[in-house]
Amino acid sequence: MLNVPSGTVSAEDLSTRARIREAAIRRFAQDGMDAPLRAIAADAGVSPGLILHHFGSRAGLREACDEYVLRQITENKTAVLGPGGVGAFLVQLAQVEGYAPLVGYTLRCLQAGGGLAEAFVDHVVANAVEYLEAGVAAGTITPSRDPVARARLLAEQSLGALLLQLPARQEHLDLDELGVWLRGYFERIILPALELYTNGLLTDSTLLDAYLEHRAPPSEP
Amino acid sequence: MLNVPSGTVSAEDLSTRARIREAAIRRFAQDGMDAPLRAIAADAGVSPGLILHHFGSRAGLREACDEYVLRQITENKTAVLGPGGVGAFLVQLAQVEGYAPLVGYTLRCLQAGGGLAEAFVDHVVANAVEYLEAGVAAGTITPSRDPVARARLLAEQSLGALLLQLPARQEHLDLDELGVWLRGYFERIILPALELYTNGLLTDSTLLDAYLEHRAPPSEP
DNA sequence: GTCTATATAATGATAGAC
DNA sequence: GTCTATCATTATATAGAC
Repeated sequence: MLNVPSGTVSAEDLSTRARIREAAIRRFAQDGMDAPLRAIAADAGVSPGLILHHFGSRAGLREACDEYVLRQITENKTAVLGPGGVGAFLVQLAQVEGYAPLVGYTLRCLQAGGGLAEAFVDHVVANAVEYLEAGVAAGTITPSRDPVARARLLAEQSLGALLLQLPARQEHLDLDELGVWLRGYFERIILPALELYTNGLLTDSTLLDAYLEHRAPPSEP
Repeated sequence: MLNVPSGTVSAEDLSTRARIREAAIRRFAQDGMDAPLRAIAADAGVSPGLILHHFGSRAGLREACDEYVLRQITENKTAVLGPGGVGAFLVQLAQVEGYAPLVGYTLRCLQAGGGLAEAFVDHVVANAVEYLEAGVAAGTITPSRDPVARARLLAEQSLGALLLQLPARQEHLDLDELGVWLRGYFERIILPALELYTNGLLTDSTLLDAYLEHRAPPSEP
C-alpha cells in the first residue's frame, strides 16, 4: 500500500558521512532545527570537528539533510492526500519501520522554515491537485471553480492543523511514539473531517453567492 | 466592528517596565522567540541589565509578554471565527493601528510553542464553539455529531494554514506589512474556503456512512 | 579521515557603582 | 532605577597532529 523505497537504513555499515546525516536527521527531528552539532556528533559517535570536515558548516549539514529527506519523500509515488488529508499519509509513513525520523524532520522543517518547507508543501499541493482531479473525473469529488487554489487550501489546512499539534510536546519529540501519537490525532479528527467534507458547514449558498456576485458583478450601470 | 480596547500604546510616556515589554513583543514578533535580550534592550533604549532587573530572567520576560498579549486578545469579545475562519479575524486585528505586534507575537508563539500557544488555541476553539452553536440555532450552519470536535478542527485548520504561510518570510516579519500580507492571503483562500464550507468536498456520503457503521456496528452476531 | 586543541563570537546572567 | 563591567557558558568554526 505504501510502496516504500529503501528508507532510513538501520544497519551500521554506512559511510561515516551517511551515519552523521542519519544522526542529524534524528536529532533535528527530536530536538528541533537548532540542535547543537555536539549532540549530533555524540549520537553518530564522531567528533564535532568531523561534521564540519564533511559538511563545511551547520548550514551545509542542514542542506544535505533537506535534500536527502525531500528525495526520500518525493520518491514515494503514493497519493499523499486521501479523505483524511495529508495527516493520514503521514500516519502511515510514520508507522513504517525507520520512517519516523523522516516524518519528524519534515514537521520540524515546516515549523522552522527553510528550503524543505516550501518544497514539501508544494509537493503535497501538486499531489493533491492530481488526487482531486481524479476524484472529480470519477464523480466522487465536487468540482471547483479554482482546483489548484482548493488543493492548496486543503493541503495547507491539513498540514497546518497537524503542525499545530506539535507545540504540546515540542520540547522533545519521541520518535518511537510518533506513529501512535499521529494515529491518535487522526482518530480524533476523522469524524468532523468526514462531516465537513461530506456536508460542508453552511446550510445554504448565501455567502458563496454573495462573494461570487461581488467578484463578477452583473452588467449594470 | 472590532470593539478594541486600548491596545499597544504608541506614546512614549510609559513606565520603563512597560516600554521594555512593548519592545520585547515587537522584537519577538519580528525575529522570533529567540531574539537576544540585547536587541530588545537597544529597541527600548535601555541597558541589557535593566531587563533582567525588572523581569528576573529571559523566561520572566516571556511570561510577562505572554500574559499581556493573551489578556489583550481575550478582552476582545468579537467573534473570532467567521465564515473565513480565524484568518479573517486576525486580518482585521492586524490592520488596526498598533495591533500588528500582537498578531505577530501570537503567530510566533504558535510557531515556537509555550504557554500562550495552547491557551490561545483553546480560546479560539471556545469562541468557535459558541459561534457555531449560534449558527446551528439560527439555521445557517449544519449541525454536527460532535460540535466541540468540529469547532476544534475548524479552528486548528484555519490557524494552522495561516501558520504555514509564515516560513516564506520567516527570517524577519515586517510588522508594517503584516496587515496587507494577511489580507492578501485571506483573499487568496476565500473562494475555495467558501466553496468547501458551502458544498463540501465529497459528492456523496459513502465514506462518512462507512465510518459511522464501522464505529457503531449494527447489532448482528 | 579522524581527532584534539584552540580561536572567536555571542549569549544569559551577576555584581557593584552611581 | 539605571548603567557599566565582567563572568561563565555555549556555540560554530579553524589549525594542525596523527
